[in-house]
Amino acid sequence: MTPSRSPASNRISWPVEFYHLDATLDSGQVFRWQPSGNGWTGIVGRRWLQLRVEVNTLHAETVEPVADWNWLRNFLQLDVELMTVLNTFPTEAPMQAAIDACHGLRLLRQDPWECLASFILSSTKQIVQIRQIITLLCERCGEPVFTPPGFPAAYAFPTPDRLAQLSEADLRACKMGFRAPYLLQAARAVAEGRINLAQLRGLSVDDARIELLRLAGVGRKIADCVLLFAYGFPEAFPVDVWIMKGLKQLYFPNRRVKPRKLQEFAQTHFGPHSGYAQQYLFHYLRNHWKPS
DNA sequence: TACCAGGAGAGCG
DNA sequence: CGCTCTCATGGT
Repeated sequence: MTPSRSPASNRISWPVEFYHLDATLDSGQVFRWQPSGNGWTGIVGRRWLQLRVEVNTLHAETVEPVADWNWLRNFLQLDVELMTVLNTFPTEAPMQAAIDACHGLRLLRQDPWECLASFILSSTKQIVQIRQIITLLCERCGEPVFTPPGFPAAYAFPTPDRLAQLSEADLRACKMGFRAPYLLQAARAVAEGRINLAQLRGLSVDDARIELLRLAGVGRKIADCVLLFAYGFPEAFPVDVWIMKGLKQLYFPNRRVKPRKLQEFAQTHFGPHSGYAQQYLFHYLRNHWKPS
C-alpha cells in the first residue's frame, strides 16, 4: 500500500503502470474534466484538482493541503492491476483492436449521485452537449470551490438536497429539456430518503439495478452506467447506440439480433470484467470506427 | 437543412 | 410483447 497518509501537502505523486489519463477522462464516463497544460483539471467531491501523468508517475495537485489522499486513490482506482483485467478479455480480433486503440484506459469510481444525475442528463445527447448541460447545472446550482490563482471559478456538483428545492423551470433553464423532471424527481427521491444510494453498495448487481430502475428516466442503459462507474459492479454492461451498432456489425454481421440476446451475449462473451471490456469497446467504436 | 445524439416511457396492435 | 412516436436542444 502506497503511503496515503503523510504530512499534509497539496501535491502528491504515485507510481502507475498503463494509466492513460487522456483516454480515461475523455471516454464518456465523466463529463467535467478539462485539458489544462499537459494535464487535466476537474472536481472530485468538493475539491478542485489538477492531474497529469509523466512516464510512470501520476501527479496530483489540489488547492488546499490534504492529509489523507485515499479519496483520490479510490476515484482513480489506483489499486486495480490493469493487465490482470485485460487478460480476462477474449482474444479475438475486435476486442484486441479495442485494447490496442486505447491501452491504459481505466474505469474510475465516481460518486453515485453525481454519476446517476449525469447519466439521467445523458439520454439522447452527444457527449459535448452533456458536458455543456452539466457545466451549466453546476455553475447555477453547485457550491463554489477554491481554485488556484489564475484558474477560472469552479463548482461542486449540486447535491440532491439543493436540487430538490428547485422547480422544473429552474432545471430547464440549464438546457436539459425533457430530462428536467427526471432529474428533479431523482433528486427528491434521494433527498426524501425514498432511495438510499449508499445502501446499494451492499446489494447484488441485480438487486441494485432493480432499485435504480424505480426512478423515472432511468432504464437499463443508464442503470448499468451507474452500476459500473459508481458502484464498480464489474459485470454491468451498458448497451448504448454505439455498442448496439458495433456489436451487431462485429459479432453478428447480416443477422437479426434482439436487444435481449445482445445483452446476454455481451455479458458472457466478454467475461467477468465485461463492464471494463465495454468501456474499451465504446472508446474504440467512438474514435476508430465508422458504422455502416 | 436534415439528421442524430452513451434513452426512456407511453401508446398502440 | 414488439413496434413506433415523442420528448428538448444543439452539434455536425
